[in-house]
Amino acid sequence: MAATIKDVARACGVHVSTVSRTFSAPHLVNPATRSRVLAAADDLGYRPNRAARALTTGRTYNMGLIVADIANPFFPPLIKAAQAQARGRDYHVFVADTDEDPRVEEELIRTLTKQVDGVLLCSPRLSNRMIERLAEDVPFVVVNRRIKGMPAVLMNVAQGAKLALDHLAGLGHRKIALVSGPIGSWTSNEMQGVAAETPGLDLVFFGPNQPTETGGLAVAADVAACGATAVLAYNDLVALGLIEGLAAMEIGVPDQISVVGFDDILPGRLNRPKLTTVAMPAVAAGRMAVDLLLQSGGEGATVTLDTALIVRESTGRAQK
Amino acid sequence: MAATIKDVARACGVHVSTVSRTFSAPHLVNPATRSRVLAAADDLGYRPNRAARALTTGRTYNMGLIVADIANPFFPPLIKAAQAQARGRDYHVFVADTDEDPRVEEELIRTLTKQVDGVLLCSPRLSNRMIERLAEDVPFVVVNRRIKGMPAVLMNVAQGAKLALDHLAGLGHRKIALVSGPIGSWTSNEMQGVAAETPGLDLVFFGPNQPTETGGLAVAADVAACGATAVLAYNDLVALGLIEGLAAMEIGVPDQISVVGFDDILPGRLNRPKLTTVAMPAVAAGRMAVDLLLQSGGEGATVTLDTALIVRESTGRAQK
DNA sequence: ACCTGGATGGCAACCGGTTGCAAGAACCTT
DNA sequence: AAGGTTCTTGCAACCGGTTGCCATCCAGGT
Repeated sequence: MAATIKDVARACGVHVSTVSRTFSAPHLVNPATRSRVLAAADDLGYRPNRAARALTTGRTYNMGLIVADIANPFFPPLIKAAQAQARGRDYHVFVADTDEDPRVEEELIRTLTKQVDGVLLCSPRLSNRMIERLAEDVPFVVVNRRIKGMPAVLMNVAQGAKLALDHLAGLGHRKIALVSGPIGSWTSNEMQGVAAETPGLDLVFFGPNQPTETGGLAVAADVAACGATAVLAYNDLVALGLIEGLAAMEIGVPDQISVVGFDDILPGRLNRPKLTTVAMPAVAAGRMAVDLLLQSGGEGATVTLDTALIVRESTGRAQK
Repeated sequence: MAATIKDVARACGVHVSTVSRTFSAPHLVNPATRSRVLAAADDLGYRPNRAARALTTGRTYNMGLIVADIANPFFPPLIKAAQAQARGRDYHVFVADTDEDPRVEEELIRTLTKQVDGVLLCSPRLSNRMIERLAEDVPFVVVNRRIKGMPAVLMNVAQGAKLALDHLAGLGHRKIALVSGPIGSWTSNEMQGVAAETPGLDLVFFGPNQPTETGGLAVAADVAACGATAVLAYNDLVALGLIEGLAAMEIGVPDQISVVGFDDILPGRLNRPKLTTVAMPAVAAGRMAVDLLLQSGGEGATVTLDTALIVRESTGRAQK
């Protein structure tokens, strides 16, 4: 059994409250007593029980981080950045993955509720209404979704999509396929919105799709058949799957079809052809989300981070 | 403020203990009373506070999962498998990343200690002694490391390395470079052990290295210079970095040098050339680790899972 | 010598639940 | 109808800490 505050108190003949103060309000205890307590604590290997402490103070010094799919290489850098930032603030981050399932997401939030001081909700799949309801029980910072009155870290997807479309248009592409993501994705809606209001483009929408390589693979045939000369994909995984699928049909990228992804993940950089993509500031987003949570405690500041187009090898001039 | 057990008790004129039993021992309370309590609880949006419950019962229904680097694509499938398995057992998994830093790893374990019922330690970087000491405070299951008397899930790295070396030998390779991983990696030691006792091979060791693309990139020049015709890399990321580095020096894979990785991660499958690699049963390992933790509660069963060689395009005949 | 006030540390209530014990009620037995 | 079971529920202690309040002690001021 691990030593408790009582064991320490007994060991150095002092009341538990004194031991408690030694750790949580050192200035209230006599230096001599304090060092006796510290020595005894060290001797017994005592460590304050954070859960018990949280019960009275209401602060756990933990935060949750919920992502749709940890296997998507987009998330790990964001997660690491958040953990590093939190560590610097004396906080710890618990990560959980929802498997893209809104029910799991809700359950996870409920579980987390009293064990953390707040939750970073990344690319949620729940409805805005549900998120607002859950926000009554635990402070949120939402990443990649705009919800009124709720602190959020947004990446400027619209701007990125615009850059990508302009790039494609500049290469002579007119008919462009838009391969969107899953239902409930704010990012997907943003992309579609921008595309729809860009003049002079002939758009074909495909969706909803799984936001993974598999999703891209599955939609490849349809995209090839629709006659578009370029594709804007929901994310890099979808783009990679798509390229894989097109290759299987002997359709060359970028010779016959140009492909642009989103996120700038590692496999996209290693791929042949190297993927042209819109880079998302995942690291900055992870850091900001932590800061926002600790500062605001739930009040509604919104931060929007810029994105950038990275032109590599998967886009080229439209063929006649 | 979230509703507590007292609010519910007051709302339906019953003692708190009855409310408590309604949730944790329903058979002990009269069906009529129970439904009244449930109705009131539902009405108030009451949810038991898991942290408070854990204080008395000693069970949190949480487990920790600590990995060295969440950005390594090897881990996410393992993590997802563990989370899914845990969910089926009514448990939740909190994931944390140590950034390959033993100090962070230790700190993380200490933080987790009283908030979880056990910890899955994946590819730890701490010393065996330290892990044994920490195990006094919280049950562990170790993945990818053998520690006497401690439950473990091992992947048969030795067997995989043997398969890979035989494969290379069969292709006529004699001088083989072994690019190992970080200090403290059991996997790395296993590989080296097998290689050293395989007769008829001329081995060159390189290490320690960062277990990432960067690590592979950094060692590429030395590997090229040593005259080996084949490389066995610590993992796929290292292998990919290595191939990238060799390509930059105009050294073709597999024409001039063959490369075998470990793990079978997604980017390896998408790479050109597609990576020959030893597949690790990450999903099975995640599941097993959870089961082991819940069954054993710390007793020392060890499970070893087989690995398999997947020959793709990054290995070929040795050139004269 | 007396008063004042700050420093120190004990006391006990409290955080949100759980659980052993016992009392009262309802139901059987014979 | 007396005695014994089985249910159902309240009581209160407890899990490991925190914290407001109060008593004591000691030093300084006058």
